[in-house]
Amino acid sequence: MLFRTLADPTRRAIFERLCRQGEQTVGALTSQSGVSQPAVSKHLGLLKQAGLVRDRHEGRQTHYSAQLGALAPLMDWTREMAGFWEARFDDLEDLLKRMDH
Amino acid sequence: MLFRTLADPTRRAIFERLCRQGEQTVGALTSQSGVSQPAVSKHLGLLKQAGLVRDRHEGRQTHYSAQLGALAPLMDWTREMAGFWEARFDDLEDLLKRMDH
DNA sequence: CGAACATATATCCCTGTGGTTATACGTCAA
DNA sequence: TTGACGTATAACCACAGGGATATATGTTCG
Repeated sequence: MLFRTLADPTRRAIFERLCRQGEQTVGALTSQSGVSQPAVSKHLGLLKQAGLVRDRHEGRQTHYSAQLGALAPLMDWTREMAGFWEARFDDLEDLLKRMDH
Repeated sequence: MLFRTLADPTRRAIFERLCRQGEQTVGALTSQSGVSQPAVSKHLGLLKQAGLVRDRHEGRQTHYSAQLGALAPLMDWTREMAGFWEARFDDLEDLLKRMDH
C-alpha cells in the first residue's frame, strides 16, 4: 500500500510538502499542486487511507498533516532487503574462507 | 521512478525474491511469480531500467540479481522526510522554551 | 435566512500499464 | 542443419486510476 500510495508524483509532492512545512489546509495544498481541488482532496483521501496523513477540521477548513510514523514499514522493508543482501555476502565470505584451507 | 517501479506487487515480489535468494534465471522467477514468462521479462526490464537489478547472460539463460545500491535514494528520501518532521518538532520545542520565560 | 466560502463527493473521460497469446531471436544438442 | 529450449519482443485487451467539471455538504457572516 505504501509504495503504491507514494508512487504518484502529485500525491508524493503533497506528502513531501506536508513533511517540510507542517500542517496545511486543502486550499493551500491545492494552490501549489498544479491540479484541481477535487484532485487534491482525492489524493489526501488516499494518503489518509494509507495512514500517511491525518486531518483536523476547524470551521470550514480541513488541516492535513504528515504522519511520519507511517513511514516506518518503508524503512523496515528497505533495511530488510539490504539485510538479505548482506547475509548472502557473509555466506560468500564464509564460503571463500572455507575454500581457503 | 523507484516508488513507481516498486509499487506493483508482482514486480516487487520478484525483486524481493532476488534480494532473499540471490541471482535467479528468468525461468526460476517465472515459476513462482504466478504470471506468464513475458510478463516476468517485462517486469525485469522495468526493474533493470530503474537500476534495481542487473542481468548476466550465460548461454541461453539470463540471470538476474538485485542491485541493493539502488535502494539508497529510497532510504535517503525516507530519512529526509523524517528529518523535516524532527526539525519542526525541534522548532516547537524551542518555541515552548521561549514561552517559558 | 441567504450568500459566499472551503472541502468533499459524483460522474465521466482518457491514458497508462499489467496481463495475455503469438512469435522472433539466440543458443545448445544431436 | 534441424529442432528443442530460454528469453525477449510485438500486438492486443482490459481495467485501474488520475484528471476535469459539476454539484453536494457543511460553515461563517451579514
